[in-house]
Amino acid sequence: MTDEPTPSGRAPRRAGRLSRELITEVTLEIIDTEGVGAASMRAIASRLGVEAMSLYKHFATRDALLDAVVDRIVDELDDDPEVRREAIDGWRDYLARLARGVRRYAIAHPHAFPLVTTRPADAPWVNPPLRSLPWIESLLTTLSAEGFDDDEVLFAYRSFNSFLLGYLLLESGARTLRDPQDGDGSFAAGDGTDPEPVPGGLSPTRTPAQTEDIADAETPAELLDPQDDIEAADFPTIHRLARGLAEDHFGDEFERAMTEMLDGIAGRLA
Amino acid sequence: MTDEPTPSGRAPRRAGRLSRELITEVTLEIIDTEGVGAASMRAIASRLGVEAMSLYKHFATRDALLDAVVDRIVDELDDDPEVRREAIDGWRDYLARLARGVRRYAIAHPHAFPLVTTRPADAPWVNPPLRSLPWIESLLTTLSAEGFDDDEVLFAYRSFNSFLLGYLLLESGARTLRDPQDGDGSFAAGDGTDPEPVPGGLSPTRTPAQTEDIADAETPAELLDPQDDIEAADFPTIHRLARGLAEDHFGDEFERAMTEMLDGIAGRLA
DNA sequence: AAGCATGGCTTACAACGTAAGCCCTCCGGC
DNA sequence: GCCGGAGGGCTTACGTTGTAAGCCATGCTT
Repeated sequence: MTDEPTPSGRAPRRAGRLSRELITEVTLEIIDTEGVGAASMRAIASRLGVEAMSLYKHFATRDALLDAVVDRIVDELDDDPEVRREAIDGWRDYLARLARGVRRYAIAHPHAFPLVTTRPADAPWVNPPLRSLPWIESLLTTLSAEGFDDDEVLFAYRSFNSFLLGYLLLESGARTLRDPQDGDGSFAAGDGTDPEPVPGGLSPTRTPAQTEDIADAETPAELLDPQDDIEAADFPTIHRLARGLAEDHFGDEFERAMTEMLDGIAGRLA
Repeated sequence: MTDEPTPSGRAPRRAGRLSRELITEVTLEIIDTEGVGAASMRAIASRLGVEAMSLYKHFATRDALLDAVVDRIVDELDDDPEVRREAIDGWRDYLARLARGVRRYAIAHPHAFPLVTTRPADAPWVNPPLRSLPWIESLLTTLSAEGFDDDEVLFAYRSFNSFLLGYLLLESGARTLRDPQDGDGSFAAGDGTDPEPVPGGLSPTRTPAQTEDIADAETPAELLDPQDDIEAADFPTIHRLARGLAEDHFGDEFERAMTEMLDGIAGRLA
């Protein structure tokens, strides 16, 4: 009865009483390291040294817990020192800082990010990847205060959302290639509290790989495939460009694409 | 012949023998009408007048089936008369037609689209929302043939993907506001064939904790959204712009944003 | 001290994905 | 014609999941 399986070798950490915050935190840890599928109520509870049903004293349902995890992630913006709540240096600076903040949490939690992007919203104006009423309000009022009229605000909001959503989903997807299990120990600091430096705009020269900016390595063409031949025969252009397709210039590209997005907004103001 | 309970009122349609295509088709139907969560092996089988285990003679696992559904959706491009496989009228026309084709299937299957965007890829160059080697090959070779050098091809491919991904996920998300959703079970038995009423109110669960101190029972006008006041007080700008935020100009905006994306690519060619 | 809310635990259940194996039907080779 | 094998369905069963219901100890309030 007291065998305490700790099935996968994880030591349960019971830190005093349970709380929504603790549960949310541990759930996020599991998702980060083993994927959302691994975050079952029993697994979460056992990690907390507790029975599954105890979680229901704090969350009505698993979905509610996952929603809390999403909120927890988005709230990393609150502690992000680079993000400003108002435009103290113009709207471009404000949006750029906000966008980089969003990117930071997307990259910090690549397994959880799809949750942020696909969870159904409560209202039509709660859109990923921001998803938090306070931040949406902040964005809208800030742009308003910067002289945008209502249409311009809406346009900017939509551009901002769709740019980040597409770019970051692609990027985080590239960091979670087909690997339901684990084994991937290459997670650099998954705890989410890492204040990684922001990618500066670096040289546009194509360096051989490793122009890395944040976390994670492992891009070079070391992945040899049994199906390489099939691919070479049927999809010659893919094959020819394979190296370039696998490379990630996500860091540089982000800054460039964001600039373009901001230009688009600026163009609309005229 | 057994009594055929048809538990939820759906008539099983047994059209001769089972086949991968038939199973895939029916699965997609279920996802379209009731969400991915409702597409359990048993539900799919029962819709086909068959036992769940029979499906495993055609698909190794449920995930494999879902992959097939994704392929099936993407393959709608093949039958799309507006989409061309080569650039017969310039690369802009080619990309625009392809993009509209993608949008068409995204909108046709809003419940399934998150699957397309989120499912982990087999290789780094298999990216949503295209996800099919033949079509990726088509895009790359076509641009190549149009005079793009390798870097330009890669840039265009990435722009194309991230634009479509972001825009369409936002759009399809707006069309699936809170109903049964992904991954897990607990499907509501009562919900049937009806085409998503979607009230458009705010969340009933965003309050901290399940305090029932608002003892209600006598609340008049239940039809009014109780959170409207909170929203107006705490998020005035959201409240002020609510109508505009809820509106969809997705149709027009898509064409405009796509033009901008294509301009971005064109600008890179100089 | 008495009461009661809070937050754990135990038990139980229906639904899930799927492993294993049975059996009937069809089909091609004698 | 017969026969053997394979393919495609069915049955049964197992382990895991989310969660409903209820029990009981703790500790705060009165």
